[in-house]
Amino acid sequence: MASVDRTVIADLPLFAGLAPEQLDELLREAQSVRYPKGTTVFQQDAEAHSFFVLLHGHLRVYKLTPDGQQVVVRFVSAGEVFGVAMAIGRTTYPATAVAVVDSIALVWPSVAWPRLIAKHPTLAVNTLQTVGSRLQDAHARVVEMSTEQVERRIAHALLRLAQQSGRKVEAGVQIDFPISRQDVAEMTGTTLHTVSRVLSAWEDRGFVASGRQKITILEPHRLFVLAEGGLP
Amino acid sequence: MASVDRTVIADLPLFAGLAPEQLDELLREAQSVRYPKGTTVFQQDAEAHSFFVLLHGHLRVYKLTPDGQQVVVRFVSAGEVFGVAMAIGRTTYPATAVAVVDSIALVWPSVAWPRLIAKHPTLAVNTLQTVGSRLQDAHARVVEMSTEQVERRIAHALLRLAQQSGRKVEAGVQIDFPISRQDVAEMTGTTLHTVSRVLSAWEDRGFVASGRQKITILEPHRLFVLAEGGLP
DNA sequence: GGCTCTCTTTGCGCGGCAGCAAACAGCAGC
DNA sequence: GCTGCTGTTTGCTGCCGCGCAAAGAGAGCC
Repeated sequence: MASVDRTVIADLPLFAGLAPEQLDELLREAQSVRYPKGTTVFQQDAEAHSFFVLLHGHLRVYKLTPDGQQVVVRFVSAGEVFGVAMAIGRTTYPATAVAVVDSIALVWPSVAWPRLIAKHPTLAVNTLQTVGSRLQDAHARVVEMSTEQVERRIAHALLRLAQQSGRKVEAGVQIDFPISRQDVAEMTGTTLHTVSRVLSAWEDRGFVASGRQKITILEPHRLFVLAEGGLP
Repeated sequence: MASVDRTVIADLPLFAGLAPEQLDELLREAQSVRYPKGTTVFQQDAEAHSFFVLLHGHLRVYKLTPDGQQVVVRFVSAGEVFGVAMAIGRTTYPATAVAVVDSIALVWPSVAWPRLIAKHPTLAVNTLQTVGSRLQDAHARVVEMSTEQVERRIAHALLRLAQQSGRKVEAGVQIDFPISRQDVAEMTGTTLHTVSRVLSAWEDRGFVASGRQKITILEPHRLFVLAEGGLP
């Protein structure tokens, strides 16, 4: 297996404040693994044997309800830690992660975690920040679902996606991985039918351009106003 | 100010793995503060000057939306850490905390946090677990709000309240702080009217007994079946 | 005790959105 | 090119739960 250069991870928030030698030391324990599109990286309720840093690609993380419905927890972009079940006191993964495009991740065995944070407490501090910001995202989502109706929730979801995974193209900002109406529906607690209707309406108004598994935001500001409850 | 004995905090998860002398050292930097019923402990968007451990009482933590609606994030019970904004990389509080009964908390200045975790990395690790379990709660809530209808969400909310703040009484389990229909509505993303209707129906069926700012669960199992989607 | 304030209950009507159904359109594979 | 699959669009119907309104009931206070 090709060894990973430290410069690849040096700027990631997780490793902020660590010395080059410490990075090398951490990398020595990691494996770099390829996950072709469609592959499952880990499965909900399975033993949390590893934790990960995504080097390349995009993952879709979702929870499955007892009655078989899926809820998208988030999409993971390159540079993010994920699967840190052990760190938050779990022995199994709370969700399933699937590669939506060909992806590459660094993989550490979970059993190494206690030793790593004992040796590099900065890791725990950085992870705390990461988990904390995810907690805030989750709360923001709870607030949205409690108080906003569907159209505004969808607007918020798209803006968030654009912010973390947007790619600038001529016409606007495109979400740079394949995403279906069903995905957006599972992020916002609605149905693909409703998402389709809303996107069609926006397309007519020129806010977005969308196609099969593809969404481009043409008028981010208009969408923002709509998300905040204004009448654009 | 009366100094706090270490035995009061020795068994709290936050301080797990710390030696008695370390506890004393931490306590020396803390103040014990009383918050009479109705008092605001901290306010959303205010400078996060302190973090806290609740010694006695109950707090209601809520977020205010731009249009003035409240969403209850959680209720804090004795023994829990709260207001750890600084630890998760914020400079302001993301929500407001109000005492729903007379309460007492230990208060540390936020500026001490970096020094404290540098000296006691265990604190960061323990906080990570706490924040992690809150993240899971938040995600569970997102899943519920996405996939369940109101009655089941209310059932889940009550069961969760009973679990963390239930007091066993003759007839069943009572939520041991004053809680209104409005509160339950703001936890589940519905209206006090609907909560009232649902509770009335349950009362008729004998699942719960409720009065003014008071809810007692008589048939936890029945409620559980209902929450999980069965027909009790 | 009586007053007032806050919390709760209940009825009624409407609307947003889900659920169902069926047609349509990219895209891949042969 | 054709075929099949998966994702998308759109119409229609029904109903859950919100919004409004108004009455009822505890609890605190003087």
